[in-house]
Amino acid sequence: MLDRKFIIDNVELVKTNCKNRNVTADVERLVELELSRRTAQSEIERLNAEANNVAKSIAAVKTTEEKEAKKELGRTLREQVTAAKADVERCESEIDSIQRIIPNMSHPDCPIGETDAENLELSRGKTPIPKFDFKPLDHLTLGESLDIIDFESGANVTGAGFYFLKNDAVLLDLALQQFAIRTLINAGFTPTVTPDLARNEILQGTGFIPRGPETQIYSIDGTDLSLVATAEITLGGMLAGKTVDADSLPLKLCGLSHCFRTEAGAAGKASRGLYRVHQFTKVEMFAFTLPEQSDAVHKEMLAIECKIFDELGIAYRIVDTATGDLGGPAYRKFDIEAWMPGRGDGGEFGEVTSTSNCTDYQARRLNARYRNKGEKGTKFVHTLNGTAVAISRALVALIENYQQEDGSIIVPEVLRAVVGKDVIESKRAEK
RNA sequence: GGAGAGGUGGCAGAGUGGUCUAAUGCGCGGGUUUGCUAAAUCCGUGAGCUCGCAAGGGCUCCGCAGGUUCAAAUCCUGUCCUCUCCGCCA
Repeated sequence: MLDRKFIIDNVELVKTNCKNRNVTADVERLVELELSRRTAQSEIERLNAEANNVAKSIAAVKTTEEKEAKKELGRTLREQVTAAKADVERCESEIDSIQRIIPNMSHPDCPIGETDAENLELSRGKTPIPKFDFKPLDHLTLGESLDIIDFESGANVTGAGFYFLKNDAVLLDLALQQFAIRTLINAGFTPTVTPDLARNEILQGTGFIPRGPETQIYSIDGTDLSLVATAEITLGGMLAGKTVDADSLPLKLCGLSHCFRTEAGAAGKASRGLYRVHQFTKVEMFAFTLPEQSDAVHKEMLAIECKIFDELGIAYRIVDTATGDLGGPAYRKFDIEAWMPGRGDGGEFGEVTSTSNCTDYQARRLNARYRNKGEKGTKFVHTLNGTAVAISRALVALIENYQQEDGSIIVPEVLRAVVGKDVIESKRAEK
């Protein structure tokens, strides 16, 4: 969330930003409430100071009568405090409900626009879009004929949107994980395998809403835990409530986790197959940085994503996300959209990674701070996240781009050591 | 899962209702002494919010959330975490 003082001092900027972000938030009301909250708060402080003085003086009092009189005075004062506190809490909860809607400010270079139609293509990857001299199939058809993706069993066991990876798809999965993690270790990221569940408090700190009709989150009944939608949640939670030395920043982490999403309201042909599923595996980048470092680390994350898809030999474009499509926490967001020959009529780009600089927006809610050695006070860190590889979508791109006329799939060179073969061939074709 | 113990400043650790404004030690910053270093010695050392031009005040914080009381680190309830023992288990 944004700093309240900042909102009050920059009402017009915040309102314009809300408009650019396609968000309706009553900024004026927040300002009004915050000002009256402050008044009530200083009244509480004044009353507390008085009551504290009474309490201190009471021990020295000799006579019972005088003592009882002071007790009574103390009681009265504390009652007034309780009443004033109720006022503050009323303001507080309404302020908070507005404040959590107000999105982060936007990077000055962000393309301004209401929807993803305004997203700006920045550049293309090294690999050209492949030309097929046959009609390319989609990953569903290929996955089925190669017997490497089993949606039927997934639906049977768990439900629509779940799947089994089988045979060589398992090896591709593991190879992609290893390839991504290796790349990140070489780039100075500390690898982790994170929990797949987190406390709702941590979800909220990172900007995810665990309950409600439109939630993306599966929560565990009878507990305050939810399945994570991304390792961004668990990695961001690592420093929740903590203060670290400025020396230890930037802290660059990568996390391997399963990701669970309800995908409420999403359907349609563009979402078929592995493209939009309820569970997938992802290698995620995350960083805690000093404010002056976040822009550079954001570029670094984007460069790593490009490197991964360049080395996989998959065509893609880099997109600078428009303000209306940024979501709440991001200050700027770059997506990589890979070419998917089986998508739409004759192929389309589909999102495979996303990297966001959230500046101090997440950190404020998480209460993640840093301290400069020798200086007084603490400040909020900046947080960034980025997809290294979301396995399911990477598989879509990989399978569709590397398909051959006979329905087999060439294994990208960088994955061959782990997969153990150059080509994935149909069992039926072999017979 | 059962039984017990415990969570206090950067760290260690005292504190079981009212000079707690949290002892003491270590660490850290500064002064003095001193060929240098070391040692000694003295002073200072948490965070958030808020009032004030400033000097300097006020409020809150002893895992977290409530409660009792004029007054809570201290008593009560819940909760999270850590440790020890037992049980179960990949």
